[in-house]
Amino acid sequence: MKELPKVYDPKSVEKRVYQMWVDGGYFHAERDRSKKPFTIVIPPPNVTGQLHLGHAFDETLQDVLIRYKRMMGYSALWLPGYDHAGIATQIKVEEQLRGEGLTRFDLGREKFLDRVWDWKNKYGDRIVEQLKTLGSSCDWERQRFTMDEGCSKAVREVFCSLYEKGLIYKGKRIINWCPHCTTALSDAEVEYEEKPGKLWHIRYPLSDGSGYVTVATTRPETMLGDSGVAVNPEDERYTDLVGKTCILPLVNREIPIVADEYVDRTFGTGCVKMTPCHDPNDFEVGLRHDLEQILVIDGEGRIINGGKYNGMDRYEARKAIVADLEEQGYLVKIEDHVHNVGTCYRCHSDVEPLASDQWFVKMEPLAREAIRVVEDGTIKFVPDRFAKTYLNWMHNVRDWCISRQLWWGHQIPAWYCNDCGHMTVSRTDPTECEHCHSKNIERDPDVLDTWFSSALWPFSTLGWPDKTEDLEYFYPTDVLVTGYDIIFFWVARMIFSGMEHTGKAPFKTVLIHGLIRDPQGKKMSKSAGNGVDPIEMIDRYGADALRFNIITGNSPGNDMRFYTERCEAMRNFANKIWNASRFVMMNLTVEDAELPDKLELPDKWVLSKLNALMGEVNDNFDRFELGIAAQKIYDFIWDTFCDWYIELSKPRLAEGDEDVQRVLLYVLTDVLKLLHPFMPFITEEIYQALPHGKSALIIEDYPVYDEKLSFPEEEADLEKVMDAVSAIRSKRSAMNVPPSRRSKVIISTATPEHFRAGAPYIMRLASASEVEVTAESQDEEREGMVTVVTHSARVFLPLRELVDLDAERERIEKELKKNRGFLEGQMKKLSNEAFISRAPENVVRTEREKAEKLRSLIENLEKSLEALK
RNA sequence: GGGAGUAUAGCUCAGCUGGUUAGAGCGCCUGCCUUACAAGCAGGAGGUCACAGGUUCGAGCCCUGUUACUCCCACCA
Repeated sequence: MKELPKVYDPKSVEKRVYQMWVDGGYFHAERDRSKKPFTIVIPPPNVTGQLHLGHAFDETLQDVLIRYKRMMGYSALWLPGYDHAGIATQIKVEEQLRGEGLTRFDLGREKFLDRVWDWKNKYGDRIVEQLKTLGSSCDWERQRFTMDEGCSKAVREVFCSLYEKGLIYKGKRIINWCPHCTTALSDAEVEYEEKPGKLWHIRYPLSDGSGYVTVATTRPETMLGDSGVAVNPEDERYTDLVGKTCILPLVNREIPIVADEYVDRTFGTGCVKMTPCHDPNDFEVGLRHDLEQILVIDGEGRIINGGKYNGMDRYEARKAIVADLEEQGYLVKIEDHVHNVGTCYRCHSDVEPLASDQWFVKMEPLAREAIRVVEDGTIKFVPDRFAKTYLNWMHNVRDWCISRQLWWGHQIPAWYCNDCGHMTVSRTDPTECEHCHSKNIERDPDVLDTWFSSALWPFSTLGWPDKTEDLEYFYPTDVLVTGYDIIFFWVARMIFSGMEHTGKAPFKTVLIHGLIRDPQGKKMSKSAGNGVDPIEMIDRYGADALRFNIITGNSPGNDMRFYTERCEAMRNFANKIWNASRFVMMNLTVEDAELPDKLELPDKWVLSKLNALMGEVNDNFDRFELGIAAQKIYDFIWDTFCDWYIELSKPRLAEGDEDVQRVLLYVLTDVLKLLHPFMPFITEEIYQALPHGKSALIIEDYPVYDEKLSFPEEEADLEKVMDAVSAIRSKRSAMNVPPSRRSKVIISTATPEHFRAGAPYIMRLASASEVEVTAESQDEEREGMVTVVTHSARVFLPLRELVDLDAERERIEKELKKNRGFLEGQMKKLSNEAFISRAPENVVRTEREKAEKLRSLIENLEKSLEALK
């Protein structure tokens, strides 16, 4: 048995314990046919990333689940890995290059990619190391990367397969373009922000000189690309104009006026300028009316095809154009107008909608199955409200733009023939055009959206497209844990990908959690500087404290604010367990934790409480109520075990009772098991110091409910004694009697046997010098005594000289009044026919018992009052 | 425009399928170094569960409406 230090020091424990687990191979999940599999794949953190509290939240939930299932006898696999994070990583490396005065174009594609791989090899492990400090019990032998060989093979297979099925196509569409990242984005990657703007009203003169139309726009610079003006066909104001043409100011282009349903007559002037290349709606209208497509903003947000404005930044051009319009008399008025501006989710630059040739996944056929499996419950969202969010998105999903104008990522496996123009899409790199056999072919330079590979993560990491044993055993996975902010990015795409390529839903349950916010409720971000570094928290309070802080005090799916003070409270809890364990160990002379044959009242009480806890905790786990489970364990340890049972054990320990040692050790061991998934380090460390058990707590069996250890009667019996203790303490405290002043306690009760058995505990816990128990029948007037009353006893303390009699009477009268009120309510309820006949039997019974208790309490109070008169 | 969430003690939040006198942490007050723990122990103050109706024997919880805040989606130039 080891001597434990007085204060728990996580720093001296965590690294060592983690290494012990790794050395023991406990994180590794075998394909064991005698066990059921339980699989979680980690949401792969960005390779550029650093651990933040969001990760800590996500990983802690997963680790708790995995550790629980492992202890429940499953072959529990938590598969780790990270994501190549196309845009984020490329930007990082480009920034580094900029420091050297270089751009990626200076290096060229090959050399640039070498640099990124170097960077990845150098920094890629950082986040993995940080995950380990949290205690994450990932199977590191199975660690994967979205751009490793296997994942890349899966990506290639999926691309080709979807292409062959006609579910991937290339086409010219209006897409979201980030001029800073210089790439196309998917709809999901655009975040809308409300920004104050203007509505400029501009006159476009009619070609026949008969007047003009006035259009309203929030983006005057796009007029350079206008190729028409549209009005609503029902709008009488403009019926005459339809079919005419007008002259585009500054540009002097003649453009048609067309009628289209799309135009809202009530907004602005009812005339809309049409810029097919820079607005999705205009693009559609343009197609319907065969309007010219003129691209006027390039990939870096600069004007092209715009005459004198060429080369200007789009916002610079806006100023210049407005000034010119005003000078030339075309500007009618300017109104303030708040509108939603799309921004890039990576760099928050304003997104530019522009017409461009890109690759798309055709979503409608894929969405069908993805909708079905959630609607029919094959996949369950927890909390289930997120199923609605998901379904709503899936029902309205648009085709997914998957090509990115980046270099870092999975390059699109399409080759263009420079001779015949044919496109070859292939699983293996072709050397010639499949159509004309020309060797003069060139690969599409674009790469795929990072989320394209993440979408395959649950099966690509298990070996798909090969039929591996891992895939067969561990797939489909069980639970997917992630924040609600990436349901669209990731969860949705994994679901339709899993259905399409494996024919199976990739997971059974999606456990959604909220975001961690700062104490003011704001989102944590680097730019706001309000981020809390989880590593620093672990450093100061220990990983267990951080984990417990995160897992308790919030309900599933809701955001939570992060308070450092709560870490402190949880650190204190860890210390509490530590010291309780020290106490048990320093009193230990036996070496086994077998329960003795003969159990005393407090033993049955604590075992019964513990047993109930086990039942509840397992139920909570089944329902993913991890926070509730953790809170219950906390309460049991602090309140039931430490504040009561340990205190109750002291008189017996002093007498050298070995049975109580066994019960202490037994309860402590189970408590460590119960707590282990939540606080793995400290529980393992203590467990290792205990004089029994298996090699490691991490592979112990999780405790479950056992009918044989339920003692409801004994629970109630001991609680009578506890009530007396509390009542005496309260009274003494109210009279300012210091603990050092012990006093005789006389208990008058209908059930003297309970109190005789409880006498040693009352002695110790209620500062009694001596305890005398009398049967109620012998109850008599007791001069010079202070009376305390519980449901089951009247307690006399010879301390009357310390009490103010009038105040005492008043207090008892108040108490009486309150309890009579309660009893009255109770009787009303019980005399209600409807309640008796409709409420379930057990409810009626507990209500009756309650009334009985109140009645006896009132009776006792009345006697006390009488005695004071 | 559509959808969702939140509103409970001074602060932050629990309260699982409706069934005690609504809980915790922090903070506050009083008293204690009681031989595990002062990162502790004991005692205490503090809540018309946002508001208004309704269902029910019974509502913090279910239904309807109102108010306030938050988020997501769509997007009228």
